[in-house]
This record gives sequence, C-alpha cells and structure tokens, in this order.
Amino acid sequence: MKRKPGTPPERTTYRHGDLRRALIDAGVALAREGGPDAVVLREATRRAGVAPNAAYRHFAGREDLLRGVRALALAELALAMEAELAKLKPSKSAAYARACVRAVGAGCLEFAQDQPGLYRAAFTIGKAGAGDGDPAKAGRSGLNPFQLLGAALDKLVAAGVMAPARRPGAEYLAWSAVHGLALLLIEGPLVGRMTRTQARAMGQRLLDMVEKGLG
Amino acid sequence: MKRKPGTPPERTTYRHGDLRRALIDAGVALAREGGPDAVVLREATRRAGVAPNAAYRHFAGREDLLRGVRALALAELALAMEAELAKLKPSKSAAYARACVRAVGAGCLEFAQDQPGLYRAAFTIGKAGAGDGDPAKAGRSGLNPFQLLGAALDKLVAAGVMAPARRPGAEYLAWSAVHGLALLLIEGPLVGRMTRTQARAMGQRLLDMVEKGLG
DNA sequence: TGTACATCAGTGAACGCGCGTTCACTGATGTAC
DNA sequence: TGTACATCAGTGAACGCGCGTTCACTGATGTAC
Repeated sequence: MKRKPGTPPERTTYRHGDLRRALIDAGVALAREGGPDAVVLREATRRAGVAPNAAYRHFAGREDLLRGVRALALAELALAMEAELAKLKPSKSAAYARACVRAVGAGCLEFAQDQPGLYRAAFTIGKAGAGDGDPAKAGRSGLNPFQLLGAALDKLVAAGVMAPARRPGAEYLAWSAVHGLALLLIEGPLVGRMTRTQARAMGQRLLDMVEKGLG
Repeated sequence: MKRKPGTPPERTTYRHGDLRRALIDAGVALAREGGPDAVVLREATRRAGVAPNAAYRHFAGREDLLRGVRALALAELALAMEAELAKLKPSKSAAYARACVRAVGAGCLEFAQDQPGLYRAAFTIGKAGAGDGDPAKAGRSGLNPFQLLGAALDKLVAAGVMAPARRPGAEYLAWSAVHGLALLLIEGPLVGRMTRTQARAMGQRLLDMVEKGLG
C-alpha cells in the first residue's frame, strides 16, 4: 500500500510499544479474575504501567475497552472449539457431522469451566457489540463461535441427519442448551456442586438431548 | 408460643411500619429497572424515605438485601410458572405430563421477557444463596421454580413418557435449555432482534427439542 | 546528512460522583410495676 | 390507671474508596526540506 504524501503513516508503536493491546490484555486478565464487572479502566492502565487517561488515546471509554476484551474472549472461545474439532477425523459421514456438533458444544463447556470470568465477560450484555464479521472475534478458521456452531449444523444437514427445513434458527436451540448449562455450572445453582467429571457427564447428556431433539 | 418474662416480644413494625419489606420492594424495583447491579443500598433507602444507614437494622449489608430481592424474584417466577400450569386441565395422561413441562418452560420464558432485569437478578451469582427450602422463594404451591420443574418431570415418569433411569438430573438438562434461551433473548445476541411472537415460536421449538430429547 | 518542525502518545493533577459502612445520637414505643 | 423505664428503629454526619473522565501540558518520534 503506497502512502500518499501529507497522509501521516500508520504507526503501530510509540513509546509504550502497543498500549492498545496491552490494555486489552490487562482487561482480559481482569475479566478472568472477576468477570465483566472487574474490567475497570483505571486498573487496566495501572497494570499497563501507564497514566489512567492514557487509555483515552486508544479507547473511547470503558465500554469501548470492554468491547475489545469481549472480542478477544470470543476469539479464545473459538479456539477452544476448534481444538475439540481438531481431534476428529474428517469425513462425509453422519457420525462425523454429529461429532462436530458435539465438539463445538463440548469445547464451549470446557472453556466456560476453565475461564468462567472470561466466558461471562464474552456474553455480558453490551450496548454496542462488535460487528458480526469482526475478525477479532474469530479463531484460526476465521469463524467466530456462533459461526462454528452454524458450520457444524450445516454438516448435519449435508449428511442427511437433519431435515433442511429445521435448519434455520437451529443454532439458537443448540446454543441455548449449551450456554444455559455453562452458566448453570459457573454461576448458577450447580456452581461448586459438581466435580469436573460429573460436569462432563452432564455435558454429554445435554448433547445427547440436543442431538436427539434436533434431528 | 408463650412469651417468657424478660424476653422482648417480637415486633413486626415500628415507626416505618415495615421497613424491611419496603427496602426489598425498592430493591426489586431497582432490579426491574437495571438488573442485579442496580440493586444499591443507598438508592433503596432513598426510595423508602429513610436514612442510608437505617438499612442496617434489617440487613447485614448490601449483599443481604440482594439476597432478599433474589428470593422475591424467584417467588415471582414461580408464580408465572404456576399461572401457565393453571391453564391446563389436570389428568393422568401423558399429554398432560408433557404439557406441564412445557408450561413450566413457557412460564419461565415469558417471565424473563416481561421482567428481564428481575430475571437476571434472580440468577446472578451470589456467594450465599438462601436455603433451598426457603419459602420466600416459592409460589402459591409452596414450590420454588426449580421444584416446579422437578414436579413436572416426575409426572413425565409417572405417565410412562420418561424412563425412570433418565430422571435423575433431568431438571438440569431442561433448565439449561430454557435458561439459555431466556438469556439469549434478554442479554445475548438475540436481544432486540426478535419480536415477541418470534420469541414465542422459538420457545416452542426449544420445548420440542427438550421434549423429544428427554423422552 | 543535518536541522526545524509538526504530530500525538503519554503525563500530572484534578473534578465530581455515588457507593458501602461506621459512629454516637434521639426519641417514639411497649412494658413493668 | 398512671408513671418510670428500657428498648431499639431510625437519624445525622462523616469516613475512605475507587471510579470514569477532562484539562492543559510535555517531550520523543517521524517527516519535510
């Protein structure tokens, strides 16, 4: 890309190097520790070793920083899902299609339990969410968590497991079940009342229900 | 109960009448308006027309007030479920058992959409929740929302629709699906993107999935 | 290559805010005689 | 029935806190000549 004279060059670093990224990283750390409410501008700048108002060079305000944190959290969730998918041997079989849906769900549940604060931050109510196509939300495949689920469901249809007529909106059904269990485990009545093994078994039962109920 | 001399009588009212209840009511109003984070001690006392520290005569602190608000929110949810159940004509049939499960789920979804802030407050992470048997959480039947779901599932088993072996823990599966959709609709990617009618249709599809998946 | 200059990332200090909570108090109420 | 008294619900003032955000600034950097 040729730079026009008069147009200032895009700088990626200045004194700090990459403060924007450092602040988001600090915000992610805060979210890990205490969920979305813990993502606090002043503390993020403190951790980045910078004056509080320096954040305003890179973010419109606290809400904007939180948006950045959310995008990164979603990207991490996508990676967790992709890690589960990578364990499978691809094929055109119905079994593989089913396994993909399960992998997406299981990846989500694992992530939620490994990083409850970050998971909650990812799905907290936000007035202005990043656009759906925002690559910052995506994993290695370039798909965000919701799109990964969609792609898995598409495979279900392609393999003839799911009637095409039932496909539209099906991600919301599967998502509801998985997201609901995730929250039940990390901030609901089940918190601390199940071992990881029990939680995994419950997850499998839930995925059984989804698989049976969607087909 | 005979009162021993020297033991002061239990008073239910004093100057204010019933400040404890007034503060919880104010807290519920705050939760309706802005969810659990909006339940703030000082504002509750302000609305009750009382000095900020007066709250400490009735609550150990903010968290304690929030606990009271949560209990009332759960009781309201139970009432919403009972209202749906009351529309049905009881019988021993499998159809009635299925309808009960659906009614509990539909009642939950309606309540969540009517009172999103209160619904969120009811299920927010709380270090010290009220005991499961706390009657303050219950509806007219004396059952809390979770118990209402359990009772509906018991009917499913009694009617022979669900194998007894699958009963244990089944409330978590159904609950996950319904709770997940509720949050998707009120604070997730679906917020504001569906009319009430569309949301109801989605709810019915979700309940189809649960019914089919659980059986 | 050297110098003057414009840019703009980060500074330092301060603002107003509302919060939860603690203190010593006051005065209406119910109780005991 | 009347009076002295103890109780304890609500008062008034204050505390320290951390927050988000704004202001005028400074000084290292990259750029133009």
